[in-house]
Amino acid sequence: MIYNRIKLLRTEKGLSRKELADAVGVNFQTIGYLERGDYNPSLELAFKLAEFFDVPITAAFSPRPFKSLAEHLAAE
Amino acid sequence: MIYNRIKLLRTEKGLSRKELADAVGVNFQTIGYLERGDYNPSLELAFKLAEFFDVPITAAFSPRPFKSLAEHLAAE
DNA sequence: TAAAAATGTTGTATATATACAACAAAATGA
DNA sequence: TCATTTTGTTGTATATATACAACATTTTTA
Repeated sequence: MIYNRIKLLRTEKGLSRKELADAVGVNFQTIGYLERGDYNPSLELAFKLAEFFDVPITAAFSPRPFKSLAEHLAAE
Repeated sequence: MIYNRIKLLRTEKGLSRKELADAVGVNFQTIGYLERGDYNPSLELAFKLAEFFDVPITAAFSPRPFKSLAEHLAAE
């Protein structure tokens, strides 16, 4: 299982699933599946998403759960 | 399409496909498919491979062709 | 509050990733 | 050189990722 921060990154940018989907060239429902954790993106889609948000791939995807934003901020 | 350096990383370590496959928990033929570029690994397998070789995922996989080892060394 | 947009759910269809088997060819090592 | 190991090839089977459609529910906005 792979954890991701797609929803967080997307909503922070004020984008709808459709807009994000168009930007990376997939169906808008595919974004929904990823956000809900129904399945993992392909490596190719993972790269496109990371590139779109301009973050390292490990910042968007991880085999281990991400710290919450709160934990992350507290740790500084 | 995603480029990878699996073969390079594996042979540098003196490992057979079978050994690498066992280490990351897939069939040895799957490693062959990846090395030949028949298909991309899942995101999960990509993470396992990068972790196994102890390199960032972008050092093992890239949406753009890697510089050859020679080019890479020359650039320093 | 009514209309529109976004999201969730269910279902079907297709493409791709992975497993596994059998066998041929090539490389390695005794 | 012979035996063993590794790699390549072909084929079949299964699981997962993605597309697409229809419709219900929730959220946003006029």
